[in-house]
Amino acid sequence: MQSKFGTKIRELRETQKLYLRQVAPLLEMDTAQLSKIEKDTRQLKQEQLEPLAKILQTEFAELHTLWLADQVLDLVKDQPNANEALKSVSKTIKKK
Amino acid sequence: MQSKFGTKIRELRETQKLYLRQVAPLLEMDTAQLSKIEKDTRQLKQEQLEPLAKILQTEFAELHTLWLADQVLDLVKDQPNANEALKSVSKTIKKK
DNA sequence: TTATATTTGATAATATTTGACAAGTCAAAA
DNA sequence: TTTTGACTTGTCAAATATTATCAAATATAA
Repeated sequence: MQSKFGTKIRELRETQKLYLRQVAPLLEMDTAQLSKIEKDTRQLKQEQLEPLAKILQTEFAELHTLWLADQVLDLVKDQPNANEALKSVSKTIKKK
Repeated sequence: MQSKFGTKIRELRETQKLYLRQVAPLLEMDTAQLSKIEKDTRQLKQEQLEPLAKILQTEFAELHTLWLADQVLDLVKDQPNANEALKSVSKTIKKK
């Protein structure tokens, strides 16, 4: 399954009629990398999220949430007890 | 904060009056490593979970859940939007 | 002190991720 | 049907990150 993050940033880019070739250099990467990120075979680095949000003129928080969810999903998919583990983490986090 | 997983396996080991020196070789590691795992400066490999559950005579599922929760917590702690991301992942997972 | 258990730190060994580039596909225009 | 432009894919070396190993330090109890 395609990642939500990759799908989202591709949509944003296309909506704005930007080419990979235009966006990639702004993130200091080549088009191949950005393509892979959109197709979810590579991860965007966290520190590139903010620049990307600016380039795509969208909310950082939204992109960040999708990005983080992808990381977590990657970790827990195909794992038994995933739901229990997630629930436990939510509880732990709320305590702070 | 000490991880739940590390705390748990230490408790189990101590309850059974086992020394690191006794348990570590059963997992093909040295005591220093196991000590670090209990103190959470190093992660147990997933494939070592089942052997460890047997050694400590405890439920695999319980250990696995704690272990997985620790991995996820590591990823999302100190991240904004962590709760939203977790919620989203739970939803995604339930669909399968 | 001595003996035993655990912890810590340094660094070597491994594993993983990334960057860079070449070659590939695909669709549309000429 | 060739050319062009956009994107995709694979490879591989370099950069990073993680883990293993061992020695030394610390702790605890007798």
